[in-house]
Amino acid sequence: MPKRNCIYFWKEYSMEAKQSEEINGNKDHNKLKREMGEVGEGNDNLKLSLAKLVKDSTSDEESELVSLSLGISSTGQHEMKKKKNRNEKMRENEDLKDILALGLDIRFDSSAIKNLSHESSCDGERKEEELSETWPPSKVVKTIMRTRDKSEVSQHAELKKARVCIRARCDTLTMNDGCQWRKYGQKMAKGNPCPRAYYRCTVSPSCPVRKQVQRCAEDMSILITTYEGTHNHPLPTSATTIAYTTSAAASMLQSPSLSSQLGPANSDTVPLINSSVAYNLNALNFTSSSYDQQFSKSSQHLYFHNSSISTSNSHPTITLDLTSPQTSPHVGKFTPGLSFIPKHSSTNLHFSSSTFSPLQSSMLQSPWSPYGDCFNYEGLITQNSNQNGFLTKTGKQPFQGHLYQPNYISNRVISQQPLPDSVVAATKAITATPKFQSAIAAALTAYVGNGVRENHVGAESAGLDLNLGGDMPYTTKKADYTSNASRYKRMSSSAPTAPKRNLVISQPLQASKSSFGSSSLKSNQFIDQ
DNA sequence: CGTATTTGACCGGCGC
DNA sequence: GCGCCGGTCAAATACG
Repeated sequence: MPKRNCIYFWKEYSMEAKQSEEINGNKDHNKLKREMGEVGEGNDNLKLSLAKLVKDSTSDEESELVSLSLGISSTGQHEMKKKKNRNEKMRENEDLKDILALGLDIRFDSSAIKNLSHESSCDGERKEEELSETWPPSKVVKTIMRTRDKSEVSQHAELKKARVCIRARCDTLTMNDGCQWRKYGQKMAKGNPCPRAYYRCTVSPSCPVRKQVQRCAEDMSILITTYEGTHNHPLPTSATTIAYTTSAAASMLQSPSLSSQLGPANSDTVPLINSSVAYNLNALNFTSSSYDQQFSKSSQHLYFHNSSISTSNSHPTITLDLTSPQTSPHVGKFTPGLSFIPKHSSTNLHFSSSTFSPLQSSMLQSPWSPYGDCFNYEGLITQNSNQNGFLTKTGKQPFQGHLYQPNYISNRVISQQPLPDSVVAATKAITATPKFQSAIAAALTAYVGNGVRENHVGAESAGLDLNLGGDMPYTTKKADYTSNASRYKRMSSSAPTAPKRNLVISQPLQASKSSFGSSSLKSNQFIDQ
């Protein structure tokens, strides 16, 4: 907690210093400079601590290594996994940051995979990598695959890629995750009135990464994006951020040590900890994959009361719920009889929605941020609205709309909330998990490493720049923009056309809900075109 | 005309 | 074996 506060204070001091300077001239300049320096030193210490944490957590559990390898080529990954001695693995960990910067990938040591699949083996993994490398499968490859020994194929089928789902309130067709996608299919999924859209990464022609985008059946304002596969190419800066987040979450999913603490592997649902802690995991707010029945059929659910990690033998899946717990009916489903919910506790487990909110909010409200006060929720989104408060879409822009009222929480408020002993104990239990530490450390490292930059670019790259609802400069979905514009004209009858790149205030949840509710009968509005 | 999207057809896995 | 379902392909279509 002190470490986290250190980050916050660094930023707040920085901004306050700048603001004071503007208001009072250079009166307190030296003093503030000195204070900033002190906090900056603390931040450096934090970096060192995090580096040590990453190193320790993996070296202590060598046999359960979960490697978060982002964007490295499959071949390189495979060779890395062959390294057996401690020094080499520690060197891997030291290189983690460089690896993370390249893309999304989730790799496990074979011992970790065993917990997920009976058929896990190096051979099976290699087969999967081979498949990835040859994707997209041409008809020739397809034919070859089909004529292979059936046992070989079935073996491969049992070892499918881990998936990372992100649930977030989003009013556009897709989240802006920084990558470039091409839609290749759309299907109506059972149990969901909204169609599911299939995208593949087009940054590189051979990139095997795919994603599925679907509205949550229970709350159509929630967009569920499922990522699968490994980018085999460098990613844009804005895309690396989501890679950090999803990889950290995936590392928890694949963590045997965590699983062993949570309960028996095959139980359907395993109550984990005091429910209140779940809310402190916000950014790593793991929820059941109930949105997709295919995932829940043979799933294990290890949940933090209202949150859960869901895996299945075929597709280990983890869901990052970036939606507000207060407003998500999905989350409510997992909180029966919840009696105590510390919305803003001071644990350092706040991670996305809450953790990055004050961080980025404060950062982006700085005089150096061109986004100012508009960027005030989750640090993720800005949105446009006209003077009447209606959401307007502005086509291509770095940040686009979010549909619910920001619930900005200042860091000071958080810090002042007393914690019940149960929460402290539960928090301690979770944070004692090396893999959790590793995941948190990886994400924090990403933040600390980048987030102290003094411009909004740094903020974007460091703080979960999901740009929910925004299509990005990299995206090629020209039709999305145009269709979005027309869609919003339909959805909001009085919404005038806003000039592009405008930044606006937030849309109240009710407005968005009515909007989505009224359009729920025409589900294709959300994904179908 | 090139590129992206749409959409019906097709395929494989899985349960009965 | 059959049907359901998720996922993918590819021709047709839309768009700039």
